[in-house]
Amino acid sequence: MKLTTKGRYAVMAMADLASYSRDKPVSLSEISARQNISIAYLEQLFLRLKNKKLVKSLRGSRGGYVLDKPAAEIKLSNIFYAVNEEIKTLNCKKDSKRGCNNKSVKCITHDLWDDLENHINDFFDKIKLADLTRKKNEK
Amino acid sequence: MKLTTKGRYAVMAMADLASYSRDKPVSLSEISARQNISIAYLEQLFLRLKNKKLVKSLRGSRGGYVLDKPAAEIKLSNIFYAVNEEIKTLNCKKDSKRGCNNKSVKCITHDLWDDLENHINDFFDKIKLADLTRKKNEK
DNA sequence: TTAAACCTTAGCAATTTACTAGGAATTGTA
DNA sequence: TACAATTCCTAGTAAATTGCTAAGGTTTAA
Repeated sequence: MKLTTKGRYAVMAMADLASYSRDKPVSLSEISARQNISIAYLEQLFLRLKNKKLVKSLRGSRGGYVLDKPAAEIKLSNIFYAVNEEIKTLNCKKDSKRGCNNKSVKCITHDLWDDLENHINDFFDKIKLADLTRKKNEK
Repeated sequence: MKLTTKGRYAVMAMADLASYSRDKPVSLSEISARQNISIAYLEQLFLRLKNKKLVKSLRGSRGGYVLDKPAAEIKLSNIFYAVNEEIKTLNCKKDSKRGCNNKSVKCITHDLWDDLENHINDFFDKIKLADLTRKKNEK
């Protein structure tokens, strides 16, 4: 069970954006340099973040990205969802009451995996982007 | 972020064992039939479960496996650890205070991933094998 | 006009996953 | 004693996923 770079980098990039775009847009090359993520890869992530209205882009020279809403209103779960970092603990359908493993009864541990999924999702729902930068500034 | 079959199947198989080995050892072919997991794959998992002393084997005809300790004393985290289902949220070293992403400073979100990892591990530490079978019998 | 940026799709190498194969060793039972 | 049922063990491998890179387009400030 491991986090993929998509989710990890997306959160890192958004945290970077939240820290550095106080007055001006931040370009991907800046984020790339600070976070050590290739520009091409960042482009892919920001495409999705923009589609989900988490960031706004400013094209052209001196362009870049800014947050599309206050950092306090962006949940980490929003970011994960945007870049398709899915939390999957089951191979059977999440809400199916039956039909796991091609059997007619729900698998023994079905509820367990559901619980775990909720547990992880709760974690990401509770934490806002603002919480990350605040934490950083406190140090 | 998803659970692999190793961890999922290992827990399912152990839950099956806990439910059905009251008086006699349970063979992998029985578990295979009930849980719909191939015998060859179960063999691999039980090799590790045995090495970590979570199950005991009885070889030969009519052989099989039994739990090596009461179901109430087996944590899910023990099972996960046995089959190498690792919870990994970082690519940098867990306890390193510096050095993420080839930089000299800790990455912004390092603590976040640590927290998530602990959050998930706590979940598996709290739940015992006995909790799963109890839940099942209540229904 | 030019350079710096974003935008978009395609593709691909490396790794990981989820198994399967094949055979050896052990032991209850007919 | 033969044999069938079982565990034990090591390799190998097809498919899927991951983590990128490539290439070229569009937009805009200076």
